[in-house]
Amino acid sequence: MASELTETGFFDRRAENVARDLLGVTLGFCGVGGVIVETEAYHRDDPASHSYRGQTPRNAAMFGPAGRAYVYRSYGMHWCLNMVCQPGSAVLIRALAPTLGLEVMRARRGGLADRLLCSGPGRLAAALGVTGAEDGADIMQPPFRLEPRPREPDIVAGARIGITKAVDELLRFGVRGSPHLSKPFR
DNA sequence: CCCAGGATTGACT
DNA sequence: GTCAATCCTGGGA
Repeated sequence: MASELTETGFFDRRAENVARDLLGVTLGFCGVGGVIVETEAYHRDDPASHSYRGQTPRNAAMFGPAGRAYVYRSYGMHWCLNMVCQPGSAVLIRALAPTLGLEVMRARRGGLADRLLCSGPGRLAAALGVTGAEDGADIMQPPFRLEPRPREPDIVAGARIGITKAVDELLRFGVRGSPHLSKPFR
């Protein structure tokens, strides 16, 4: 790994590499969170990326410093959390294996099964309590917390989900065999 | 200014 | 499997 999780250098790299290196890392936010098991990379010159057509008010965080959060509203009702990498690129956090503050997250999600608690970008943000208020926030500082992974997990790559452009790129990454993936890899 | 469509989810057939 | 919910962005006129 290029540098420590608490240094900008970790994030100021190609999103694809950061997406792989985030698997197995524990993400905490206000006492809740879990182990990152699924990510997707979005690049500056990527037709599927929000940054593809340049900077706008919504995607401004993607063009700011690396190591910040880019949070956007999806389908008018869900929040999705990204970590900003090199300018105009970011990693979408798609799933966690919940480990921190389980009771709080369960209560927030009204009895949703633990396996589904953080399995999907919208579910994960809802369980953690991440909203647009966190857009642009420094994820290397509280209330965010990042804990290094104990070892490199067995990584699977696949096509990204829910997009209509650049569908062939294998920019979705997951921890092989995790029961918390938002969808299986094939 | 207008309006089609989206990096999703959950309910329902 | 299908489909509506919901809102706001941004491209095009």
